[in-house]
Amino acid sequence: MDERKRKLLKAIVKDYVDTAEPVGSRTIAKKYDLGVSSATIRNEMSDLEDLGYIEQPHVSAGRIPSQKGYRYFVDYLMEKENIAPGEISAINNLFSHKLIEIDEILKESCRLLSHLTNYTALVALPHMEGDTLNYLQLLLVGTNQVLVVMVTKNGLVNNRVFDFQSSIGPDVLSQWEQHLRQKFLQMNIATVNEKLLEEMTKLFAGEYENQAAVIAKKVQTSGMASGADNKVFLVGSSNMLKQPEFQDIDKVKYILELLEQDERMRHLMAPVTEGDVNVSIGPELPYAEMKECSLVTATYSVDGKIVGTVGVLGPTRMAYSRTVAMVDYVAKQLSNIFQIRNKDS
Amino acid sequence: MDERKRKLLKAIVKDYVDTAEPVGSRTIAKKYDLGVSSATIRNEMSDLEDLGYIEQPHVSAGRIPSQKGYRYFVDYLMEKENIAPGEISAINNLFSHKLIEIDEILKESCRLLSHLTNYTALVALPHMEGDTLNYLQLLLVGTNQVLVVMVTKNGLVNNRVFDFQSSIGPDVLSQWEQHLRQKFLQMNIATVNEKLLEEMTKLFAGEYENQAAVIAKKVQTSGMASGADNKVFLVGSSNMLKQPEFQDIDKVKYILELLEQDERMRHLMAPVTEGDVNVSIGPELPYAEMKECSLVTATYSVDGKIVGTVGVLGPTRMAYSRTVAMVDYVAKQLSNIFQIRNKDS
DNA sequence: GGTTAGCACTCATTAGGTGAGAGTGCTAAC
DNA sequence: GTTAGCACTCTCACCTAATGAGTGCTAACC
Repeated sequence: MDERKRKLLKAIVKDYVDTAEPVGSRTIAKKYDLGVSSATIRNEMSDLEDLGYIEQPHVSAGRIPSQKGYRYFVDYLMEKENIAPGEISAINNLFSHKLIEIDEILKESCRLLSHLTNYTALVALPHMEGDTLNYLQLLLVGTNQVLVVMVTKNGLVNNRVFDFQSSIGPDVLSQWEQHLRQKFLQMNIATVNEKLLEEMTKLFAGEYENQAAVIAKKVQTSGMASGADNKVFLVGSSNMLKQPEFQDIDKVKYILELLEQDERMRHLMAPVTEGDVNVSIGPELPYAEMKECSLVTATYSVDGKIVGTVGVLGPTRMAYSRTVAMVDYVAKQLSNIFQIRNKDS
Repeated sequence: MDERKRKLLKAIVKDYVDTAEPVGSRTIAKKYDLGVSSATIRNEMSDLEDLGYIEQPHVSAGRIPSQKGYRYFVDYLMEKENIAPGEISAINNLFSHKLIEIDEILKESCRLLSHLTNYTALVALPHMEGDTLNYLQLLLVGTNQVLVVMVTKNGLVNNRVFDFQSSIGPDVLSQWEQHLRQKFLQMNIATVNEKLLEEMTKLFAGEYENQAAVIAKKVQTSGMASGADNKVFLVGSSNMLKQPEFQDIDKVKYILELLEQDERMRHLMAPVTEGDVNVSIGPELPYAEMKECSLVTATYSVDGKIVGTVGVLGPTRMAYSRTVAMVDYVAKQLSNIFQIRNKDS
């Protein structure tokens, strides 16, 4: 790969991203100033094809970048794009309302990303690994409902109601509370999730024994302290339909079906490289249905510990430079916000 | 509309729903036992067309039901369909886990409805009108974060964190708490939402005055006691793409875009007729993009008061009978569940 | 008078055929 | 090494004809 080939590949990617049409040698010669004729470009293109960076849909069409071509572009050729001032302020504006809920912030970030990029945006809620239980309180609501309120060090609030068939006295309640606090405060959330079940079963033995199993089940199915965890917000899936490569209903149908499966989205958004922006191109994604999609993700963190992911999903023919810049900026701002929140408390 | 015309219209609707193809006179004569020849059916069809119940896409195609035709079918011709035992038990099975969260129950209902009908399912969370604030507690989390926990009579839990810039003493807190309880306990939720802002502004005047504005804003944007309110769950929008009438990307694009707009979905799912199932056909829906869709909704309630909506959105060529049965059954089961919950406490 | 068979007519859909255009690869000259 | 020229390939858009589904009308039938 000499310099001219790199310039050519860059031009091909740029043009294809812009036009969604296979790009021919004459187009390159006219639109991009490589200082050579279309014939030379044809020769170079032929080489690039041999090397696997570009391919031809059919013999009389122009070339389009292959997965390898996009990869090379993203890794070596792409220039950092500046976000327009207007867009910067749109993002900052969103984050200036310090007081809205975490959920709301994330959902709004998602909406914004989708809107700015015209692709589909995803946000995975913070993983709670590394977060600790900071606050636990049992409240008696009515005569036989117990409300458990938990707050983690990073400020995630979670609550759950337990219905009992018999009424519960305040003394029993505070006894339980004390016990649970002693056991679980300052403990890592993951460990809490793991051990809480066992502990509650023990706790409710005796007078409330018949309740234990039911409550155990509830804890098990929803993860006592998880709550905000393992959700994925998704905004703008209809943007997929706007892409010229997805005008075929069948193609897009499988993608949209995939997007509706929470489990898979969670997997897709599992944090990869911390700190930096990650780009997965077409076949690099774990689902065959998405072989014509690319995903740009970045993780956000609090104190370098609790980690969530924001991402943008679009066609492989994606405006990588712009998208990376957006995702990066939003992730950084999210980290900032959560940093600030943390310092406040 | 004599009996024969009614039978004919019914046959046309049934056949068109099954095949998605315009239905001709010969098809009817062969497949449905009306006891007359295709020529007679042609004459009758011509009458039905003059009456506006059916229409012809083009001169050499069969007939399809018009909006008026579907309307007549739904109002007068449709027979109550029985749900298959296997499906009944699938639904009941979902509702047998009494203890899972309200949100979870609703989301699962949505998923199930979508799965059973192969259309798009929607669930609007309970409106809280008629519900009252039953429990309010302020908890000090950290030194300058206040957690407000509210529980309504119907068991909806809501909490919100407020960050203060200066630390708050327990005495101030309990003073606030007492004040808020006095003012708002037993009050209708709608009224709470209305007056809480004003009250808190008053409350925080003085020492915490500079906080008041920020908190006011937060209360205003998200509705202090709303929380679960005004959300709409939506499952299976990709099912739209499976319908033969929505193979045109442009048609379906506008529908999917509409589905992504929370505000409009809320409007769509605003409870109409309480108790019974409501069917809106094509142009009867408030959005032009949905003129080829139909929506079947039913409300669910607790003590005949707090009301949410479940619904199924599909093409106008929808299996109305089956869909109505499903939506009705799920709504009734939801009401049951919430009834039980309520009696428990 | 309602019902039916027969038939001419309409129009969407499909298949096959043609020409234009885009783009390449190769060759030969620069 | 670069470029102009040209034959070649293949898609796409357009046209045409054939097919067939379905109707509306007419005249005969019960």
